[in-house]
Amino acid sequence: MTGEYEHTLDAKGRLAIPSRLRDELGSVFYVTLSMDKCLSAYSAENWKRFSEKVDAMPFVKQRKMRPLFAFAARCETDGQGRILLPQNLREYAGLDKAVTVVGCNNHAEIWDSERWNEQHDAEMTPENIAAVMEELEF
Amino acid sequence: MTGEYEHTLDAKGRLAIPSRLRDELGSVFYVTLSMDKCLSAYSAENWKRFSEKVDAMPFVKQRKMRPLFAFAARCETDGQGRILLPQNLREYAGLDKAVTVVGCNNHAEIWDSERWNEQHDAEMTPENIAAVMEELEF
DNA sequence: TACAAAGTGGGGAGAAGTGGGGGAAAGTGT
DNA sequence: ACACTTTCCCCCACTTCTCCCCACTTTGTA
Repeated sequence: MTGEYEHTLDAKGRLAIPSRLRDELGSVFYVTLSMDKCLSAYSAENWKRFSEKVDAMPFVKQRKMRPLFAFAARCETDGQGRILLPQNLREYAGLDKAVTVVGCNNHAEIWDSERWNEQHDAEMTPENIAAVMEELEF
Repeated sequence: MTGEYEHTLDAKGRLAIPSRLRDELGSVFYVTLSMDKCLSAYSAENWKRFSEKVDAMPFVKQRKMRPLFAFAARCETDGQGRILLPQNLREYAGLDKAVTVVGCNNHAEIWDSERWNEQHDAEMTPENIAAVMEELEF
């Protein structure tokens, strides 16, 4: 999944999923909280992979993962390709109206646009890009 | 991929892919940002290799790769062999009208022509070529 | 010179994004 | 158990943008 898409959250808390990401996310997917005060959306397949990974962890470690599951929402797109984001997730990520959806390879992130722009400016410095390329050895 | 091709970005943000590079890039490929304020285009095959590599990384490391994916666009050529470059990518690379596409072995780079000419002048010095050959041990 | 391929430009159909109404379902309190 | 409120989901309408198609110019080639 790739790209950066600015969308709006309507008065009912609905968010349109960018059409470019719909195929990869599927019609049913999972949204949970992530670091950086944003939300992450995983396709059903990747969510399964993730939960199985957690399942294989020792018990004490599993407990630490609890918030990820407690806050996760199973989202289904409506006829217009939108999902309804639960209020607790909206609050966590500080979403009100302007929202940016970001494709991040194996998942999508959902950001308050203002917060994303700050993050974006911090990450997009030439030095950082160079460091990333270096790390990749690509 | 080799060569240097000067093309124009039309009013709709479309860019014709040089015919010499089309075969190697394929009809669907990926464009993302690179250092030096230019864009890089990778064939679908190379992009897949790349994303699988990132997918296998530990979670925290994956996060660092985010900008590459956030700014990447899946491009499909139209009937005329053109792609539509998203606005955020155009902005990043400062593309307006005159654009130079450069073949770089395993990928192609997309530059604002003016910026490319400066880069070009800097890279084409005999000293620099000598330094490159040195590094190659060829 | 004729012809084919490559590059450039623009119009229009259809998809994507946004907003709102109404009815069903669930939750709440009396 | 019932009425009432709230939430959610399906449907329809409107605007904007993307993509497909056609046409023209230029370049290269036989």
